[in-house]
Amino acid sequence: MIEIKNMAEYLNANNIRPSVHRIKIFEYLYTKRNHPTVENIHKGLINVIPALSKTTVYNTLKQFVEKGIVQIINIEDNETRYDADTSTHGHFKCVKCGMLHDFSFDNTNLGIKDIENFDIHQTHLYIKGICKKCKN
Amino acid sequence: MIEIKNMAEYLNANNIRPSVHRIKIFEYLYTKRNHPTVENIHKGLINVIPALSKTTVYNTLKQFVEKGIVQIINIEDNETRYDADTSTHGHFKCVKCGMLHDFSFDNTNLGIKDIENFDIHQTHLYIKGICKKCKN
DNA sequence: TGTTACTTTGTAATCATTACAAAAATGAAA
DNA sequence: TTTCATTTTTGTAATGATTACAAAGTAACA
Ligand SMILES: [Mn+2]
Ligand SMILES: [Mn+2]
Ligand SMILES: [Zn+2]
Ligand SMILES: [Zn+2]
Repeated sequence: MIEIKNMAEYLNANNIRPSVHRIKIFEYLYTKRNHPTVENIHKGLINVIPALSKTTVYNTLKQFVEKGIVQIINIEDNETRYDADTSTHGHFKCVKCGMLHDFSFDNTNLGIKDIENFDIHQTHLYIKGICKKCKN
Repeated sequence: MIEIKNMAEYLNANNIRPSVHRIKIFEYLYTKRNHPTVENIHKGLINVIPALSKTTVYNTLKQFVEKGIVQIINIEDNETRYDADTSTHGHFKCVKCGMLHDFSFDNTNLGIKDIENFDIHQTHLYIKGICKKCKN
């Protein structure tokens, strides 16, 4: 994942005006790296920004996704999660503890058939199972 | 994908009592192979079963998923789709025409790191981009 | 300071899904 | 066939996530 020293500069560089709210929301995603839901982000920041509206979280995330600095994780149909790491990487969801783990994979050697000559924009690999801790 | 001659027998073999509704809903998934939403299935069957309730479609699909004869496709966060093909295969969504295409890939050679010793239950590979037709 | 554009908020609307209780259908005794 | 229990289906209400929208607040700048 990209290293970012200055959040405001990073937002600026991606054509997003760095308001306090936007900086805090991006900072939350970038530092926690826990693939939060809108609810998670809102609860996590309500102490820092007491008047924070959930609508602002929604609007801001939508903007981040449009500008390409955040990606959506759709591993479950009932929870939309967000990730400030937009590099191609996989997500493992433990069906016991619910934890979401990042993993890397070789997306140049997937041996894909049946969609030759299709333009690929994004690749999402999701795996469900039991994590190491929960196996004990 | 598995070949099924008799829908009722197939449901029975998977511990699902083959009511008319269940047969029709599974048949729809199996023959159309178009990864429908609940809405699609309901609209598609309302002619065949005029009194069909959307609740029945939801209940039936939930049962099918629990029994393992149908899988959920979560490629978009605003639409849950269903697939009677539970074999491991990928899904390509064209962002222009919206079509969803099946494709095969080599899931034995993904070069996965960082989740060694995790138990894998399901693997979902989703790709978004532009399909062959829409490139013209 | 005044004006304008942008951002945030709060509420209402929408949409998908679930809960639940009543009605209908099924199926096995009697 | 009739009876009775069980299962299935239905329809409506409730829930929860997301979006629409207009008002209020803030920032930029002449
Ligand atoms: Mn991630
Ligand atoms: Mn499929
Ligand atoms: Zn776990
Ligand atoms: Zn297309």
